[in-house]
Amino acid sequence: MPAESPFVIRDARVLRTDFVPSEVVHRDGEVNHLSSVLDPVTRGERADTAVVTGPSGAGKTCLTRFVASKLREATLDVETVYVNCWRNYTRYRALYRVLEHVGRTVDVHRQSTPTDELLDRIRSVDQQAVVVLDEADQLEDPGIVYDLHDLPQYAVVVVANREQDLYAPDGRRLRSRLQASEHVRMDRYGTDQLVAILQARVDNGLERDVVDRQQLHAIADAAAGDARLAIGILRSAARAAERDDHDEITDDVVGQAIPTAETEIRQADVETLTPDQLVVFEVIRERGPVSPGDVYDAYCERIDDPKTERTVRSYLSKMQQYDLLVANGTSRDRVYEVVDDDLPSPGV
DNA sequence: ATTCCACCGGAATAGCGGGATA
DNA sequence: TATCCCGCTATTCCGGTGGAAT
Repeated sequence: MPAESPFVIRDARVLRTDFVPSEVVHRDGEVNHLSSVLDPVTRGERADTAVVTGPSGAGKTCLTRFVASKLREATLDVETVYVNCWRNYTRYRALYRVLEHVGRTVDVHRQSTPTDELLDRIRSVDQQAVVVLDEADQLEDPGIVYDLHDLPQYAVVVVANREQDLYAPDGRRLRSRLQASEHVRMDRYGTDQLVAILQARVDNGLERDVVDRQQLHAIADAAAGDARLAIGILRSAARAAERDDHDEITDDVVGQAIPTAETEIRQADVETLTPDQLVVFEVIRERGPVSPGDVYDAYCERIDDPKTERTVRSYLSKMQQYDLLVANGTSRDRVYEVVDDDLPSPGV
């Protein structure tokens, strides 16, 4: 051990969760499946819409990014457009993102150009493109899926956690369209697979011998099949070790990194809340399981110019979608609770 | 079994902000 | 500069749902 190097991290990019590795571990079947669906694009032909589903951290985004980049290597004049529908949940914003990446004229300006005109311009683009609609279940209006599906120059990849969320609640039209398309289903990673994924990141991103196999196993265990969380834990641990001037990651550091990574991921979501929404969230965090009426009363006491009850109800359902809150009970017995973030419970 | 009522969420509407247009 | 336009948020109205009280 030449303990002279004060650094733990060699290449920080590799530890980012959105990093796309040059080889996707343990997903050969899915890679081949999605590749074959998009294959017509390489011949300039129209490709069918593909649907990718699976729980968070199963590698959906990684898979689609990987396949898209391979496609781009093989076929130079294919554009890849990645739309995060969680951030761009209205039809207008999602379309705007598409045009932003595909349109050669950048004279599109926010707000003033109507949705119809965006569509017209997208329609008139002759460039072939693969459009990835990630987190598509967050779209308030799934219409954009067939907006693009109907246009021959676009190959659409719809990514979502659960298949059923794509159709709900009234999406019969969407259902008939999507049921005919190719469906790639992904499952949680096993612990051994997660260890392999972590090992690949370690080999490329960390200095030698800073973390051992058994520690990777502990991280994989804590992540419970979620690769995004596993990599987040590894990153937190590496950063903590570097901050404290260690030249290796201790078991202690790993143990502390687990809750840190979990709250970091959630914290990013909390920071997107408006001040009003944040007050609602704090009320629920402090009072534990609490009825909607009590939430609203407490919210009104804390804020000068409170919003309407109906508006707060919208906040509540929005925060549930973001996995910040859970609701128990259906009617008068309903209570809200923050998703527990600091209790060390790998099971449940 | 029936009634009550806290709660849910869809639909229509108004006001705001800021970019475009005249 | 004043005015129009459009998406977005918040508000208003309201029908529906299902535990809880009677």
